[in-house]
Amino acid sequence: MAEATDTEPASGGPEHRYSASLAQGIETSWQDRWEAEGTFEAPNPAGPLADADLLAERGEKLFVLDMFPYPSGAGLHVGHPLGYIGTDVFSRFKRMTGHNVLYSMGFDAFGLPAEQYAVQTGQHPAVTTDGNIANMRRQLRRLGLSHDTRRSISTTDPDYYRWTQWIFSQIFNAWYDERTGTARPIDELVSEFASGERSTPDGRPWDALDPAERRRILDDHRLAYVSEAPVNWCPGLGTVVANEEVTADGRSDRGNYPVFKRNMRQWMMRITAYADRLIDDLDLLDWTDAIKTMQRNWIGRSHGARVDFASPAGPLTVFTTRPDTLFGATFMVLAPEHPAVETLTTPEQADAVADYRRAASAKKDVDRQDESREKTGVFTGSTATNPVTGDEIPVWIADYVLMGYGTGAIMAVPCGDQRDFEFARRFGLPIPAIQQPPATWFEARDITPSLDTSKWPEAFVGDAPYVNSSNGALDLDGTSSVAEGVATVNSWLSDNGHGEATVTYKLRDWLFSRQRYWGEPFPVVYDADGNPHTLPDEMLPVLLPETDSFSPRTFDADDEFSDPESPLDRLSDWVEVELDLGDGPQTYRRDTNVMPQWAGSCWYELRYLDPTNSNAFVDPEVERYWMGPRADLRPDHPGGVDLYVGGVEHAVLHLLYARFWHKVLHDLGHVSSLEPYARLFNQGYILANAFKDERGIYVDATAVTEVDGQFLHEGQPVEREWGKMGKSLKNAVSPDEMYEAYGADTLRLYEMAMGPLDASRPWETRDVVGMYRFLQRLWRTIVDEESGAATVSDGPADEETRRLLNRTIDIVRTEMDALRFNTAIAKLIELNNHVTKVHQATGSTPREVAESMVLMAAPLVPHIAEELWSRLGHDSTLTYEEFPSADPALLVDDEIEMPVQIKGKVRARVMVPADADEATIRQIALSDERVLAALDGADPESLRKVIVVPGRMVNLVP
RNA sequence: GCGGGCGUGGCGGAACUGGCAGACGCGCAGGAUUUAGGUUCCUGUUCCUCGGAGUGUGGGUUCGAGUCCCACCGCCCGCACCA
Repeated sequence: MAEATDTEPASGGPEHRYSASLAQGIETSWQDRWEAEGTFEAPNPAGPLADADLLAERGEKLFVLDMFPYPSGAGLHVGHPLGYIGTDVFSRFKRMTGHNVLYSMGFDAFGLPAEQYAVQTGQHPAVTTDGNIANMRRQLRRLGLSHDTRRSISTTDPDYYRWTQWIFSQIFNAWYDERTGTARPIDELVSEFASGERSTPDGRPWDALDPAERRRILDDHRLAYVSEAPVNWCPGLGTVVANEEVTADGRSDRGNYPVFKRNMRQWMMRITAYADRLIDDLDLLDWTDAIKTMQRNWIGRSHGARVDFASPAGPLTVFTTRPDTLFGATFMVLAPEHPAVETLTTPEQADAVADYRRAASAKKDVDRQDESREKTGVFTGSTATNPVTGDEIPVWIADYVLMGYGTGAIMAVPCGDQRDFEFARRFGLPIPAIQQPPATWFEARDITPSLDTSKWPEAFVGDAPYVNSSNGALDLDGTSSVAEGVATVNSWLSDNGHGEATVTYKLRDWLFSRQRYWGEPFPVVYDADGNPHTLPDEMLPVLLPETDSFSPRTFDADDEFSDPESPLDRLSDWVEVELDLGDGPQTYRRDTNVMPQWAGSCWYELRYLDPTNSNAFVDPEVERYWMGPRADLRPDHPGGVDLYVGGVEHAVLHLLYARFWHKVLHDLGHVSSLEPYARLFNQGYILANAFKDERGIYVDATAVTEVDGQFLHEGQPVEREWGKMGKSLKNAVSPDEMYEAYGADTLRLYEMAMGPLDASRPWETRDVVGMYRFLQRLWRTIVDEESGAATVSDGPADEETRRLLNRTIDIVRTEMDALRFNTAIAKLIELNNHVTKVHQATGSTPREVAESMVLMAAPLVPHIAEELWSRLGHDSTLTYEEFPSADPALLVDDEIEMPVQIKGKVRARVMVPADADEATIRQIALSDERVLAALDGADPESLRKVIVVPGRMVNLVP
């Protein structure tokens, strides 16, 4: 198995040396014992997993969660479990400091790879998936992860996706009430319409509407709705995909196929209703600013104003963040797709406009969004009225205005917006100045100050006094703050009926249907009129029907005008169904879409809490216990998982969708927590050298040798680069190789020691041996390599050892609690290096030292720690032993060494009493020979400056 | 272009609120054990003209800067004609 013979320790040596094979034996037998004893099972406060006594014994609750994996067929490489090892060490540490830790692992198993494999082989994806999950469970178990395996789920289990479908129904049967700022059941909307508390869109009484009209109104309010809208059609995948799954260059996240905008009838989720809360509640979360910023940018809230411009096609509404610049709006630009373009186009301009629109529609979004491109556009022939100046201004179309943002129309202020400036220059449109830029602005551009914009090299953006900005009723001239200008114009606009202050978002509703096979079926049927109905709860789950035709109709990846065809469409026996939904038996058609892969990951952490509950997706009491808000920690604590660890790649997909679902569930009263993940920690990636040959093809990294700084593969020079570990770069290292050569504890320790958990770091197989040697030394300080007997003594340790031990305990506790395992390990090694010397001198290790070392190492290297613990005479697992605490008396020394600096350079060290005051320290320092020598004759009594920082250092300035 | 982050020995990385730069590990050198290689153990290891210099570069604040401020260079990540 292990090819890396140069790193593999040879067999031989003393019988009881901590060798790879000894480690393997220890590891597997402890893994068996943990499983048999249910060591890591965490008790619930209620339901089938309840155990009141155990709950009382375990202490404060703590929910630690990994982003669950997709069970890939390739299995794990050593890069995958970095985060899992981190959460395991933390969970084990917390168990030893009095916490009831919920720690489990599930599988996000719906999705494309299993389906594509099924298409190729004809094997049902469920079979592939189950096999992959079993394999992954085995690999994770071999690492010694302390999961409560009773709580493990797969998103593909019918018992799981039954509740995914149930949550969908909840969302479908809910609407967002702007007045309360929450989702509410749709029945309450009906009551409000019926009672007249809320008026219908056209003001007619609810009773006066026919059933179809009522339905339409309700459907328009639902949080999950079917809509005909421009969506991302990906012929290469045969399905539509969400905005979040389209890359910046207009291709699919998965498979990298072209994506086209097409109008299609699809399921959408009204995530935009939650835009404000999704932004504002980020303030409640203990997440990195980087991730919060990404979410804020994705939601893209901008404050501004809606302004109406009168035109022959009726009022043209624009969105602007700078209503204060309205006096400088000298033309308008509409997106080529804007519905008013048809009406506005005059006969003379008809051909030019038609040509331009055709050219624009042929372009992909990517090309349209290339900023460096010269501005293009066409005049429609019509004008609109600037509401503050009363001027007639020309209306153009141009592809730099996007139909998908704001209103698809802009007012152009060429003096204050760079794009408008370029457009006006290109087409000879007027550029009146409406602000007086400061002198420094002109100086920086090396021109003389002037309001003649033909001299300006670019638009001016910022605070500056307004000019030419009054119309009698509205006067900005003299004002010089943008904020003030905006406020003044906004109130004028609403007072005069020309617009109002408003907020716009980049976030679009979430496209929720996919035309694939391997996903959750929608719990939806359509009646004879084509109206969707969710199935009653007792009809769930809607099982994914059996078939041997898993593939959607596939198309040429560039065939924009193909149409999606779901595999479920073909199953006519399944699609047509006779049901009684309350109006007597009728024939319905099932929805043949499936949900996107993100659906199952929107709520999986909740199912870990109560995995076998068949009455509810989670018992509210159990949810409150594990995830309820912790006002005791912080008044505004939102609740949720205490620690969530995963990669940064889910910053806007999974993490945004899951927050949205969780908030809906909260609003509908199903969960007490406001947010799913209170604290998020992004672990880094393990990188590895990858090597390319002269043809640019990756070669097997294990077959590359380094000779004098040159990298060779089969004698040929190859080029080195860094990359994420994986199959595609041919640089994956399997954990099995590491078990074979060193064992799981060494692998765990190496991954934790190689750097801080949140940093990406390069894998170096040759470095692993350092941690192996440490474990051998640790073993040797407690176990005799010849006899296997423990070599501990019961007398007290010497003073120096006890002080070092207690200092180490103090630091290791702090570091582990802060997830800084790399520095905790360094301290343990230092301690062990010292204890090794004691052992060599006396032939034994004092028991108090040995036991503390084993307990401190246990979270990191649980197998060897358990084995040593048992050899120290303990019968039961150390999982719930108390983590060592430092004796404060041993943390302070009587005398400490202090550096003495002369002009900031360390010249000497002196010993001073730990509690010495400044004067004493000064006196000691200034009487030290080496200090006097270093002062080089300067009079110690007439130094220019003497700085004494007690406990730190002394600095002398002659 | 905008936003965020990061630059420390041959390598991975330590250094808490400014206070002994280079903890710990790898590698390397020397030694012990071994027939030998490997393993294991011990000692040393920032650099150089041995007195200094040194945390990407150049300035600044300070008694004192890897840490704070300014400018620049380089790398990484996210967003990108967002009105």
